[in-house]
Amino acid sequence: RPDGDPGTADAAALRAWLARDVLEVAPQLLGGLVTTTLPDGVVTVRLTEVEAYAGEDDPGSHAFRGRSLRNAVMFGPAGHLYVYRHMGLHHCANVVTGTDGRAAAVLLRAGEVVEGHDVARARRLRRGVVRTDLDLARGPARLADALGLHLDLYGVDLTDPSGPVRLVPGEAPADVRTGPRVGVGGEGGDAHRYPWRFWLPGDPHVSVYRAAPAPGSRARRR
DNA sequence: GGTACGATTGTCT
DNA sequence: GACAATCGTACCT
Repeated sequence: RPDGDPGTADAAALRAWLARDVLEVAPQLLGGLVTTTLPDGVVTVRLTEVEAYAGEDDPGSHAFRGRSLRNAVMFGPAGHLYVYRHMGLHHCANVVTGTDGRAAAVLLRAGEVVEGHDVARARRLRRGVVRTDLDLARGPARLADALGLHLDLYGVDLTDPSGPVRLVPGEAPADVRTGPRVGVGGEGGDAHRYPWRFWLPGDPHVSVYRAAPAPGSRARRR
């Protein structure tokens, strides 16, 4: 929460808070809340794991090869939602950070559902099997699914108090752990040059680490 | 117009 | 631990 603000931070303050360096913002988002208000219900997730993507200089970022239709929102002002489709089936959600013109964003990797368990469970059931509430938002595609984030919500303003998706930062987390980003290999195994995954140590609502598959490891089909 | 591949997940061994 | 599902995007000719 910006400077110990009691929780009624206005949109402008939140936007300014998010407009800082992505490596500063990302760990401070841990413990924060994301709430979606959609036709089928309201769900709130408390963030336990995120990753920073620094834009055009960052080989792991979707913005590395410049602006495109898909990543355009990342180049805009902070506080907007970047959603993309992955592997044909899944969605992943990011919070745009940094100054206008710089394509930085924070990938929301995992969280704990703290409101709207039934709604989140129903959404997950449409996709596959829900085992426990621990798993509802553990993993970026699961989190996006539980919150109902999809391409229709591309670019929405997370700082708008009356919008469908709202972000409310929490207290500065007491302890944050850092490590390489999941699934990001980088040229020549450079993944560890960018230890930009942040999570709350000991929290069960954190996804399991999976290294990026080695290049060419995927079986060829014909 | 063609193709390789992914900021993932679930299932099977 | 390994692999298929599944399709948009990026990059090539």
